[in-house]
Amino acid sequence: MPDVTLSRREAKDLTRRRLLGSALRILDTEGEAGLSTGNVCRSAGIAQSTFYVHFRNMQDLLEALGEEAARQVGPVIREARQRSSDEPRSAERLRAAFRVPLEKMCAHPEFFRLSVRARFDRATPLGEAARRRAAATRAHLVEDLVAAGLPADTPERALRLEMVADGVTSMTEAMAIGHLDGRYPDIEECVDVLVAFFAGVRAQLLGDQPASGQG
Amino acid sequence: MPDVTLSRREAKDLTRRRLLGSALRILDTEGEAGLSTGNVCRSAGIAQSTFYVHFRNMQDLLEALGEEAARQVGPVIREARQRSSDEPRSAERLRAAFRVPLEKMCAHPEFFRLSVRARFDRATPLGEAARRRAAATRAHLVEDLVAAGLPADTPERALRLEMVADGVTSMTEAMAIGHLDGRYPDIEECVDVLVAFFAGVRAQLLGDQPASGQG
DNA sequence: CTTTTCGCCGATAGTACTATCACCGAATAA
DNA sequence: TTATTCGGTGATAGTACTATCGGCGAAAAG
Repeated sequence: MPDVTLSRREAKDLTRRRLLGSALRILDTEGEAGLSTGNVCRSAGIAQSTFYVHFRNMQDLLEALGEEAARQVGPVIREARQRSSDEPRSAERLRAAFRVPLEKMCAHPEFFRLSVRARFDRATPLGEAARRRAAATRAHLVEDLVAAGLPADTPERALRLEMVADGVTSMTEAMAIGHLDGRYPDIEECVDVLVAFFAGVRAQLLGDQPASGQG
Repeated sequence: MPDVTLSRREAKDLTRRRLLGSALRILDTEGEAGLSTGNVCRSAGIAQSTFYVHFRNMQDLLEALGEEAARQVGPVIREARQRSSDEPRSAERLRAAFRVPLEKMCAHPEFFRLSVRARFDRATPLGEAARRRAAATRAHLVEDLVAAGLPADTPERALRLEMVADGVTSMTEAMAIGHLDGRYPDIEECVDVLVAFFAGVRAQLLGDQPASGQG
């Protein structure tokens, strides 16, 4: 059980959180350009060199930030999908399953853009980590699609489902970016389009397999 | 002997093309990390400082490279779509309309990744230019979708079509990345998924009436 | 022809940030 | 208590690249 006074471990953890928080705040306000070790540490009220007590470099911090974000929003998104699966006739729950990810992406625009960009970076550990997280996210979506009744009973269909999950994710990101850019001001219209795309491919996938009752 | 003397204009243009070519070759071989003014100029056989005779900076060169790529592949892609529109019953022509963009994206992987990343960069002129090109590409796709019979007769439907074009593009990019990453080795399967997604949303748009009900 | 223009060159100042080092002092262990 | 650990600090060397400058010589202009 933790003591009331700050142990070394607790104090260090607190400083680390301050650094992560400062980095996210700087992303939200100054953008990616403001992300220098000096700037982050100044914003956190500690010395620049202390940065290296907690992280190997800035990319290491960003990797940790991404992990934490995934740990926080991942379950929320999956729960929204679960609720839709629990009540397949509810249009609103289906919409929520698409709306929740959109809103999470839009919560920290610069961090979202940075995360997406990182995935296209083949050269750095940050890119590697971003792709690993994306793969995990995709796997979760595949699981949820299977739970929703989509077929993955053959290797071909499993891969197909993976591609569908990939497509759904990339389209959700595209809608989020369009919304953030001001091109799609109404987020409900973004949800409309996502639901329409998904309904189409869902019908295709279900029609693909032997009839197993009503759809 | 042939007159090898080039006019100033011709010589300068040749040097510029050499620089552009070297940059693309370096992207294909060494990747983005090799893209320094010195490296590009060495590869082109000219002095590093000469770089600035032709471009303001590296981003300026990349912007020019993007413009040239768009000028070259844009018409090819549009022609594939046109051929599909000309014969709407041909499944193969529809597939080609999705396959051609995929192949063009995969022709220069690193340049492709760089271009996509640039779009998510809010801070630099290169990002600005990349988004402008993406908007033009989207507008062309909207035109082609209208030519293929999709409705854009109201502002709402026009925006909806814009979102669909956005979604189709982002999904095509996702399939290209998946293919380049080795996750989707068979490009025909990528085409399958794109066609399936598109068929679904196409049916929705054609069957949809003014009041888009929730669901 | 003379003069001007300008594409190319070699050399280098500038740049702002990263990452390391030795050290301090409080928490912890003995 | 004494000894040890370790999170935090100030100072600074390192870094590799960018972008500019004056000069040269051939093309273009007059």
